Amino acid sequence: MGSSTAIVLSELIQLHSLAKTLSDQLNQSQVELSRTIARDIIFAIEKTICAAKTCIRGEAEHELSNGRVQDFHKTIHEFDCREQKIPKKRKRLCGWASHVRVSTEGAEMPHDGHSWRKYGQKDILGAKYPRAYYRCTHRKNRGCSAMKQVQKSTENPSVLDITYLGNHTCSNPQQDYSASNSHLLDQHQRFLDRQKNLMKNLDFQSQHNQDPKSMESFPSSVVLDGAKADNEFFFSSPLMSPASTGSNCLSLPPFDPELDELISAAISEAESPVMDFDFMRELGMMDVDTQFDTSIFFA
DNA sequence: TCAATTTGACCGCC
DNA sequence: GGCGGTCAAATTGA
Repeated sequence: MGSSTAIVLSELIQLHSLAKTLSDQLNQSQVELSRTIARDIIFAIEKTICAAKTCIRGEAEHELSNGRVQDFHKTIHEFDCREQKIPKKRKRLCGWASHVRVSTEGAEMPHDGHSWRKYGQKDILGAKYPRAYYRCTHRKNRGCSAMKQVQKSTENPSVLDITYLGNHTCSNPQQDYSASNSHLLDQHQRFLDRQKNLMKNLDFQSQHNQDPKSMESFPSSVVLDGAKADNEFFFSSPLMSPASTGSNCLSLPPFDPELDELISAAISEAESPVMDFDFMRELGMMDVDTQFDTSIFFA
C-alpha cells in the first residue's frame, strides 16, 4: 500500500477519536451548535475513513505479491473491532459479506430488490430474537449463491440486522438499475448534490457562529437529537458508536418541494418501495455495516 | 398442485 | 460438548 494512504488513515482514526471525545464532553444545553458541528466532523471523518479503507484494501490486493498485506488487514481489522466491538471470535464467512442494519418501522421486512427463500431459523444464544436464514430463490435454476441472515435487534425490535453473504449471480432484473433506470441514477446524483449543499450551509453557519434564533430561519438543518423525523435519511458507518448515531441523520426539510419531488419520484418509479442495497453499495452510499432507515418508504 | 415456510435433526467448527 | 449453519420432511397457502 502507499504510505501516504496509511498516514491518512492513521490521522483520520486519531481525528475521529478526538472529535468523538469533544462531542461527548460538550454540554448539550449550552453549545448545541458546537455539538452539531462536532457530530458533523465525526460523520465526515468516518466517511473518509471508509473511503480510505476501500483504497487500502484495493492497494493491498494489488500488492499481494509483495507480502505486505497482512499488516494492513490486521490494522483495519483491529480498528473495525475496536469501533464496532465485534468479538474477534467470529465464524468464517464465505467470500463477500456485508452487514446492514435496517429500521423496519411497521414493515415486516423491507424489500431489497431480490427474491429470497427462507431455509432455516435458529435461536441464537444471547439474542432475544431468532436468526432467519435466506437463500436466493434462483439458487437452483441459476446457481445463485447469494444468502442473507436476518435477525431482529435485541435492543430495538424494529431494527433488523441483515448480513448478506455472497454475490448475486442471478442478474435479478429488479436490480438492473444501471441499464433500465439510468434516470434514477441521475436523480440520485442530484440528491447527493443537494446533500453537499446542506453540508456547505452548515459550514457557513459554524463559520459565522449563528445563534439559535437565526438557526430557526435556516431551511436546512441537521437533526440534533435521536428523535427521528418522518422524512429522514439515516446514515451510519461501521465506526459509529450508539451514542453518536443521531449525528448521521440528515433531515430533509418537509418544505423543500424539490427534494420531496426527487424522493417521491424515485420511489414511485421503482414501482414498489424498494431500495436495492447492492445498488446503494455500488453507488458508494453504503459501506459494510451500514444502518439505513427505510421508514420513509413505508410511511 | 406447487412453491414457500416451518421446524426438528443433523453436521462441522471451535 | 456447545453453538451456529444447513438439510429436509412436514405443513401451509395461493
